[in-house]
Amino acid sequence: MITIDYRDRKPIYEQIIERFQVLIIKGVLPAGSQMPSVRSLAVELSINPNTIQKAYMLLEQQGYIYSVKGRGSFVSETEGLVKEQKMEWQRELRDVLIKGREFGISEEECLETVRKCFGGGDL
Amino acid sequence: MITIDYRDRKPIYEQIIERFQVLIIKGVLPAGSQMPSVRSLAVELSINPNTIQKAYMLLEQQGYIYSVKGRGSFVSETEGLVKEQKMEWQRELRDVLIKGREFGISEEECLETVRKCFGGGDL
Amino acid sequence: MITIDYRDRKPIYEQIIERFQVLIIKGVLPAGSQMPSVRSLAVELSINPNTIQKAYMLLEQQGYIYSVKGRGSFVSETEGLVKEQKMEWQRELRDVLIKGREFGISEEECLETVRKCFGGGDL
Amino acid sequence: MITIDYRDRKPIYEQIIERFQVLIIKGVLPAGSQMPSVRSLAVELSINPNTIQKAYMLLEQQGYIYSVKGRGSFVSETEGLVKEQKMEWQRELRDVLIKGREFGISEEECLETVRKCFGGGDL
DNA sequence: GTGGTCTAGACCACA
DNA sequence: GTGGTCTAGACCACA
Repeated sequence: MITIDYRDRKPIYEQIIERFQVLIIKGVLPAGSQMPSVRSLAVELSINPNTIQKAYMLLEQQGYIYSVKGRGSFVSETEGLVKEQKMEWQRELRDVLIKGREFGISEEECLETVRKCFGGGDL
Repeated sequence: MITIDYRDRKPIYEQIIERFQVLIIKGVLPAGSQMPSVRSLAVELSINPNTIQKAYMLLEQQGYIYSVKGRGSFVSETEGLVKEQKMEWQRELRDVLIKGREFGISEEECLETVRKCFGGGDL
Repeated sequence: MITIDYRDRKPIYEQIIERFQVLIIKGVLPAGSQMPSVRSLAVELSINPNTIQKAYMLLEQQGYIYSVKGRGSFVSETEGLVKEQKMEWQRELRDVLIKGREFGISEEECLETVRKCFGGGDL
Repeated sequence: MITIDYRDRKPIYEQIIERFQVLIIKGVLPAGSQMPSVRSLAVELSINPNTIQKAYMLLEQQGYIYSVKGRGSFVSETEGLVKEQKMEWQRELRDVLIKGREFGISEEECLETVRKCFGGGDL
């Protein structure tokens, strides 16, 4: 269900968060459905449970999931979340664009990259 | 000439690298010109010389500058570098776009952000 | 596993890099295997951790290893690297040969040295 | 007469030494001929006179030149020197070859490089 | 425990 | 003065 890239410089817990964010927003994990337990996921990914714990804690803080003592973690309603998520992503995109502009990259080049990225089916 | 943002989560040495990359690629620091000495920059920024040293070492490895013992550090020819730099940046942009696409952001929204970012004069 | 020669004029961190390059290319440290931790190696060699850190950072940049925060450093796949390494070494050899030629050393003398060096079992 | 490569990582004084060694051994500067004065060479190369001074001092120690107070520096007889120089160079070559062997380079590859280097006319 | 960043400060070779 | 190496030691994020 989830994979981790150890060569990626992003910390593991962040990778986990991102994967679940996508799964939840895309609806693969619908509201109300149960998240894999911390322990089972830790075993499955051969990862320290603390790391999963941390990812779940942050996902809960961000409103993606909620946990019920003794029962596990569940996916929340995500209506409002999508907007917020989009805004944060916009900020990220803007930062990259600004950096590119400083390097002398033209608007047209950026537009082209966007088109290629979306037109290309996948990746 | 260079400023550091302590609230930025990026490490200091990376900020220094980025600032100089921009200055060099933009031609503010032309090929052959002398870089501020490790020590003087350290004093100016109130930063430990080791940190500057690290930044310079990495800039040298990346081909932006070269250092001559006892003389100082100097800006290299950057013809080939700009292309390489652009490519790396393209990769960065692509990664962000892919992530956005996964979150369900539309091509049009991305194009719009690009236009705003460039049209907006500055930032 | 690794030894340092303090009489060698090469800096310590370079010696460490070279030792590991050999171990990795020879396959003594296969891809995926864990490197000794920065701290443990520092203790073992009675060297400051910063020095090991520097060696590891450069080995990572060269593609020999990759580091995962909180987990450790691991040996990378080195298929492409060997070729590159060979080429750099060829350049080094060529430089020495050219210098010799300028000093009036004959081709036959060089060939002889090569044969002696390889025929001689070790060293 | 002499050029310096600032991008070369070898220190300037060493470059100067090597250049003169070649000129002297090749006979371009025959025994008894006068070396350029420290000052004039310093001006010509836009280099600190101390650096030339150091190079000359070492060349004198190695027996390539001798200085006469108030008159300047002159090229020595170099009969015996060539042998010594060759031996040092042999050591250098041997070190490179050993390193190559550790990287898994074969005897045949080395022989080939030697042949190419000498057969190729120049460089 | 792991790697990564940073400071303070010493010492060296080189120009 | 210049860059480069190294130590000692603190502190952080991450697993």
